[in-house]
Amino acid sequence: MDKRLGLFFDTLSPTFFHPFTKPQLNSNSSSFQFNTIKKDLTMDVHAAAPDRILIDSAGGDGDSEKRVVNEMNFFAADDHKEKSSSLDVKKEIASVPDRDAQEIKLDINTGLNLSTTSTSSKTDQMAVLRADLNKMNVENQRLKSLLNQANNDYRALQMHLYTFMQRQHLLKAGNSQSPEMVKRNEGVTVAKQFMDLGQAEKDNHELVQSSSENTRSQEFPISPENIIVESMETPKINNNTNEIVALDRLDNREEISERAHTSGWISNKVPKFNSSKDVEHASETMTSMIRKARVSVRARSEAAMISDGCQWRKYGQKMAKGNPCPRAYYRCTMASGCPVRKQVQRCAQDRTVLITTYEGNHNHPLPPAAVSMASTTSAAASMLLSGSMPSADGMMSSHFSNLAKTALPFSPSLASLSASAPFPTVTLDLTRLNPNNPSQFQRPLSQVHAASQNLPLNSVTMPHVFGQVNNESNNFLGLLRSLGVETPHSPQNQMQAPAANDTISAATAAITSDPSFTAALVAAITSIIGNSHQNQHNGNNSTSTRNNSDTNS
DNA sequence: CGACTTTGACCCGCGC
DNA sequence: GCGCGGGTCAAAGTCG
Repeated sequence: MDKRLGLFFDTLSPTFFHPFTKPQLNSNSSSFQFNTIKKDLTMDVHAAAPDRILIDSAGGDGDSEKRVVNEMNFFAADDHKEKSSSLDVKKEIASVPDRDAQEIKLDINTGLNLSTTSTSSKTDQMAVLRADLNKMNVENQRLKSLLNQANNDYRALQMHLYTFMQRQHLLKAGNSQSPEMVKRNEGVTVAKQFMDLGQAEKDNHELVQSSSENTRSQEFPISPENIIVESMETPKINNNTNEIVALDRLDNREEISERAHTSGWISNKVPKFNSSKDVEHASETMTSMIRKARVSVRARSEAAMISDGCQWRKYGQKMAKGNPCPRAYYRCTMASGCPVRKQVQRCAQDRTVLITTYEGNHNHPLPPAAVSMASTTSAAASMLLSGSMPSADGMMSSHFSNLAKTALPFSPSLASLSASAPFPTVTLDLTRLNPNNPSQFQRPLSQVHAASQNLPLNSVTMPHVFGQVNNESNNFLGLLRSLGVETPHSPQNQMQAPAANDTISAATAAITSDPSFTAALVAAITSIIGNSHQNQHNGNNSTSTRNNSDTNS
């Protein structure tokens, strides 16, 4: 039985473009089909009429239970009807799954046909029409809530599915880890899968492999359940002014859409979806943007390049406008055809800051040392996808920026989205990890290195570090403390100003509420600190040397 | 000799 | 159409 409902909201739900497969509403609302959107969602886009839901049916031929829900569309009348100034509204009102089947067919003359001889019944007809409109609105609201419910159930199912898959992988691999480690691995892998579904299968295997080699990757304080939920949320941003608008609920769409249009957020270049072909094209564009999503990491380093565990080959260097320092272009050479590129450039304002911009996903297994940074880019890209995919109304959402601004209201953002970049870009500013100094907020990450290096040797090992984080229930402050960063509640810093305490609390709440962000941040810090720690052992890293001197001073 | 870097040329998109 | 800027290519040079 193939009873599918394709849904289209006037203001397309950003989740509509979610890369993950979405549930298809069945007549039995408790069941789902895990099919791709492209394949199964029937999309029909018309000129906008506010607060309208168009629901087309597909399949179910000859099925007596077939329910057809069509839009009452005043704007799709063909030319002939328009010329006659009349609109014949043909409706088939759908029944919904939990309701008695009922099919109503009405032929309604809107009364706008001036050639008609009857004028006395116009007001009655209008009243009937209005009543029908109200019914349709109520029905639309019901369907909206049904869809939301379906999405929620879908997320839960998705979570269970991936947990199950990971369990199978671990069993197959004959993993000899302890049950606790296995459980942690599940969390990591599920999280990673949701960060980069395109690599899900590969990453599964890869993580299972690397977990035995690299215990560091087992300890990400990520709650995969949270990742799923959060990644579906769809805040919005004013792309031109960086104005943040919380838009986590579908109910806000009309308001936001209206606001966007009236305030000029929406570029004229935003494509209008006039046909399913356009929507398909838009989908391809989205895919392209997914591929082009970038993650920029700012970190203090005197080295020419951050060591991220991957093998890179320089293929170009250019002088970029507005920066006296050249920009170097690298591509990953760990596998032929790996699409990952990175750009390395020093910050024009502060040349001790190295800006590394990653683009793309690796198409090959990564060495343990490279997993963290790769996870960072995947996670950040995932955030872009889940939170900032341009919706049909052309707005860029910014859960990320919202989070960052909430977290660090008095300082430049720890993380931000670039509104001007040609491609969606997340910037992780790891040079500003000092919650102890609100006025400057400039404590460089190098001090994080240094602090971690001052810990007893056995405390610096990453499993221990992240074990602490886990014990603090995915607490960002816990992470910072474990990395040696002074925090308001840390023993070495009891003199924190109350205002700063509040801010840090807000930051903690905001950051911990977004596990994707936490994942990205943790991975980035992990990577850099991991490298720092490695360099410390090697004793040949200028950054480490400098960091130590920083600490001593 | 192979891998990597350097660097000028080229391509392409965008704005005027 | 033209210029500009970002990104990539590829030949030549360098290094181990």
